Amino acid sequence: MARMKGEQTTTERKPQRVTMETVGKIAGVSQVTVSRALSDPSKVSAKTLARIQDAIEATGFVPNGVAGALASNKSKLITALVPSLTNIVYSSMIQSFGRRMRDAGYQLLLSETGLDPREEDATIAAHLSRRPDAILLTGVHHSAQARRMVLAAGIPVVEIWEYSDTPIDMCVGFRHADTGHAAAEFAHRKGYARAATISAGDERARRRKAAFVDRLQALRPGAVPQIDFDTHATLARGREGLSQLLDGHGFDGGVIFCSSDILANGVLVEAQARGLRVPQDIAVIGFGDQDGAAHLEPPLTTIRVDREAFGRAAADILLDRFKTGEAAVPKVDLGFELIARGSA
Amino acid sequence: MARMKGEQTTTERKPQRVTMETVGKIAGVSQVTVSRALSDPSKVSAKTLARIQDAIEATGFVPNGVAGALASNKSKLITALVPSLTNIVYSSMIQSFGRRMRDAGYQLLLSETGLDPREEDATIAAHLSRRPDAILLTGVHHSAQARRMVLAAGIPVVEIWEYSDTPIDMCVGFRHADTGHAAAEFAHRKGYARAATISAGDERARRRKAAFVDRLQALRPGAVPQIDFDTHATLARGREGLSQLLDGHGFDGGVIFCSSDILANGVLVEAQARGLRVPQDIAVIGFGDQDGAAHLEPPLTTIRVDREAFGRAAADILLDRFKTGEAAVPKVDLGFELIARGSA
DNA sequence: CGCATTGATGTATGCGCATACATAAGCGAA
DNA sequence: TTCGCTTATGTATGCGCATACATCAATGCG
Repeated sequence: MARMKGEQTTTERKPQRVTMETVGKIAGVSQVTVSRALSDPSKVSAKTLARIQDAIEATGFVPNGVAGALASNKSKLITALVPSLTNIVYSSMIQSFGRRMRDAGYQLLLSETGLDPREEDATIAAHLSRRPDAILLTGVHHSAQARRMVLAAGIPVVEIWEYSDTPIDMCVGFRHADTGHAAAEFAHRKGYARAATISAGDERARRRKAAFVDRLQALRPGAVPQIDFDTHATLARGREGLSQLLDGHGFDGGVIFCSSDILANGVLVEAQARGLRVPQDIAVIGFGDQDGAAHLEPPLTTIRVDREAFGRAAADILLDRFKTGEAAVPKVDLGFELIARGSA
Repeated sequence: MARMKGEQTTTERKPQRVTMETVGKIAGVSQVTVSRALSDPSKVSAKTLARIQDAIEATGFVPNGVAGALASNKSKLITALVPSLTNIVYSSMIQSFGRRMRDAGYQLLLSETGLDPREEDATIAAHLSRRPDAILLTGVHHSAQARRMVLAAGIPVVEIWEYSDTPIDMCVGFRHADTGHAAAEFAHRKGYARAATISAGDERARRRKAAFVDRLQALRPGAVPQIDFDTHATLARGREGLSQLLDGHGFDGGVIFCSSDILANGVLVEAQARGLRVPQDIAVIGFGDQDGAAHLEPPLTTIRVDREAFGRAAADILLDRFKTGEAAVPKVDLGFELIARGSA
């Protein structure tokens, strides 16, 4: 337990951060050698390597990634912007994306942008200030300012959850409007006389809905009452949506296209509470095929999107870009599937 | 020797990155004035400020936060480790935490640790290498190595989702064992003759369950069959759990304590599929009071925890620590509430 | 045996910014 | 007028690391 001589008996000590310099001093080598030992051990002799590792162990040294990033201009950081952390749609994409990126040595800086697209620009700027190696954006509708910023950053950009023929850089998604069309055609085939929609306050949900309405009205005449919330979807909103349709819009039965399974679930609950039969009185089409949708009473007819696959695909094209410097498959349309179950 | 600067050949070079130096040159000031203009505009004359802002606008300059963090030893970065991004329990805590921190100018580096506690250490090290201003950990059980690392980093540590009298630094949570006790006492008061448990593969779920079993057996004799999954909870697992209980464990009715509402939901579904009455044949107690729990058929009796409040409280004690240098309220027990509804 | 080659390590440098300190100019009171 | 104080700005420095380059010894080959 011998300590430095001449030390004051007081416990005052300076911060004395452990750096590669410190480690090197203990191991009897220079800072560079420590750096090499960590980044490419084969460049250091076995004997030296062992001493360095001992010193690291003894000091509990953790490399300063900030300094490393500044020096090398590589951060091993990916930043991602999602509308909501609690919405399973986004969190499951991020989960699979994050896992794959982590396995490749990257970390994820995550921010919520909420429903207001205008919030996005400031968040993008804040993210870019961290000098990430890439940025992941949700959706393909971004302000001119946002596009300019990410382009100027000169890093790969992946837009996820929505397909576009003209992405900023790369994209992985599906065509939201097509889901509305598919739902409308399904509803028409099934012969529902009346239709309505319930949507949460998100821009893509609105587009799915609009596509549903358009297509349906192209197939047959008739108004389509629409309930649009400007908040996130909850079960309570779904109940409320059906109530408004029934009580306020003169909707007396037919098919309802919901912008998410949660809303659809709420519709089911409200229908049951009112003694309405599903699908005879009220038919319901959801969106997302979330956990449990198949186990609702009746099982929910919905649009399935393989969210995990989106995350994986996004990670794959990104890693490929890192490796080759070229995007082999910059635009990926992973499609969707309408799952017909009991509710419609 | 020192003559590296001799080569000023053709000025045509790589895409010159925009730095404060660049901005300053355009605005006719030095780098430091640009820095001041951004961090404290009042220290710069109005005229100069305007020119700097014009230059920033013109160049699309985004400050390099990496360099700033290295120079100032402040990153405005908080790192957080959660078991799962898709579990609403964690994501809703992180959401409220992240929002409050963001309003205070901080960003969130998020990682999933999964169910295996051993994965945590490596992730913590990776996070600390980013030199965050604080670190948020889920739960209070961490390896000695993990404790050593975060302590050595010398930054505030908040443990969330679980209360401890001896946290690493600060904590915000509740006593998981107490929820098991409360459920057991509730079940006993209600007079259920038999009891069983279904748990997902997470350590805290196991402790809640163990506490339930212990307390129940202290109140009255009798075995308590236990189904333990080593995976995350899903509705399907809940169904499977009830099936196993019924078919494999000779459980022929009574109350079931589930480690999450999702599992409880699955039990409800399976019971319905089998024509079992709830709560007469099978009674169910969930955990979490998740969205929709009150709307299940029958409404779910469950344990409610205010997850958003945890996130907010964590942010508050952290921000307070930043401001004062002292933790005013380092240990916060936010408790829980047993909500008796129709399922038990 | 000479010289090129390889392996192991060190020295010098700067990434872009924040910070401490220095300087210059303007202004009012004694 | 002189001094001191304030305001506005500049200069110097280093955060901790990665990188280019330099050094030096050991080795190989003809």
